[in-house]
Amino acid sequence: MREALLHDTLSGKLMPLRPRDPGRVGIYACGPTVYSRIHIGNARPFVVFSLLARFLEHEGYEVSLVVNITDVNDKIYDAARAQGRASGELALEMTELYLADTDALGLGRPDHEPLASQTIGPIIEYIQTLIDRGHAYTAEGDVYFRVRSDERYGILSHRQLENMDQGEGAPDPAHPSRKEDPLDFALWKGRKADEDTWWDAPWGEGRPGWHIECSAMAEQFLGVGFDIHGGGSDLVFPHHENEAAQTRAARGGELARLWMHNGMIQFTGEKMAKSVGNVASLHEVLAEHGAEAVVMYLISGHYRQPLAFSQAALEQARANVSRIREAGRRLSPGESPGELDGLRARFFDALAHDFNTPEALAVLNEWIRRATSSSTVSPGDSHLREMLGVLGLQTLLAETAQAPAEVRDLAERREQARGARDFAAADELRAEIAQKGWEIRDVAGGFELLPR
RNA sequence: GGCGACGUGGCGGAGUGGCUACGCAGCGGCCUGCAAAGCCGUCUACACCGGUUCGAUUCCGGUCGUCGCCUCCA
Repeated sequence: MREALLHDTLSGKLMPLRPRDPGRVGIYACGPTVYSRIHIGNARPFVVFSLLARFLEHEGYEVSLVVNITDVNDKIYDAARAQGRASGELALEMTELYLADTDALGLGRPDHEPLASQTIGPIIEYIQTLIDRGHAYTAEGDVYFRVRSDERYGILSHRQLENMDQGEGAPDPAHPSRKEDPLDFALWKGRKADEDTWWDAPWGEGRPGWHIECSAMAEQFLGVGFDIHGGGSDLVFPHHENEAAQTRAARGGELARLWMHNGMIQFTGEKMAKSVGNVASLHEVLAEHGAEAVVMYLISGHYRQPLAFSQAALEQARANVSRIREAGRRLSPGESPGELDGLRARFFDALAHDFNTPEALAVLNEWIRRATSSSTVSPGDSHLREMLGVLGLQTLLAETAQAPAEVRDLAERREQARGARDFAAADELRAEIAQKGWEIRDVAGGFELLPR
């Protein structure tokens, strides 16, 4: 079991992963708000934290990964209203599509995927505790968190209250704020006339604010002071800062021991996202390039760095994936040669060093080169299978499908033509085979048929 | 204005105080009827200006540029 070194946003340093309970790691990663189908950017944290969990499991930890689904939110009300639908119905549909879209990545599911709408009871208790302790107050049906009551507020995002642009825009005399302080944020929002999803609470009908749900859901599954809290870097402030503040105020302890944040996917070039609805949706990218290429694309850069989205980047990922698939065809099932043990170790060392997937991939490439050069025998594939498994790319080693009889028949006829040195006929048959979606390759003593 | 991150070869993208990252593309070669796939070789960079150092792409300072957050966006 390697000791993983992970970058922690709170301290700004690489920190050794020292689990609260030795041998067990709890991870909570913020999932999407389901008001539309998710885009490729939403897929990054899903992939990063799913694979991090796989890696830690590989190292022998017992991992519990929790990824929430925010299904109560202003954007959901807005989107539903625009479509003339009930917000609950839209949220349900988008939740199902989110599950389907991420299923298609082929990485399995997190251990728990709580819904905000199914956590209302614990959220209300949480808010009540904050009120009782003097950290929150009611105001005309809303409940706000008293930011200045948390003396550590700002430590995660490295901000000082004095320096904060209060973010409220110009005060509107017609709608005076109900907050005591512009810094305060909503724990509960009183029901508005055009909102069709709400719950009863001691302070009136309404629904939870954004941040409180995560504190409540994380605590339900992982308790206070769990190991890793993750999400996109755009969530550091205010979302995670607020979660941390709530938990300190209500529980007297830190929510998480270590905070990890992934960089943003940048939409540049021709796919420039002018408005929010115009970005590359995950299901479209998956349909065009396949799950392996999408996963490869997402791990081709370090998780903390920004990653540019482009057609060229996805195509390169496809090329990388097909190189690995080709290499797999030249291996045999079984133990890999012992002289490659060092490379196998370096692969996992790279992942243990702040989950450096690009470096791990470099080592994997070196493994392939060493395994498939020189030697005339076909080396065992156990190392590659193990490495790809942790990256969620084990399907690259799957058996290639058997070509249908009619294609095999064409291939046999081509063999005969070649034997008779009738190359014009052979080339025609190759074109015919290609038309049927298969590629024929001449190999020692025969041919090989591969799906194109 | 505040906080934070980043500028690496044609492209993508790691990393390090001195030793080939890696992949894609290109080029040369091997193999092949021709291909495809593969293998071998090759192109070898660290924005700019100072400083520290025997030595800096790597540390420090500055300049220029890019990006994220500071409005419930992963």
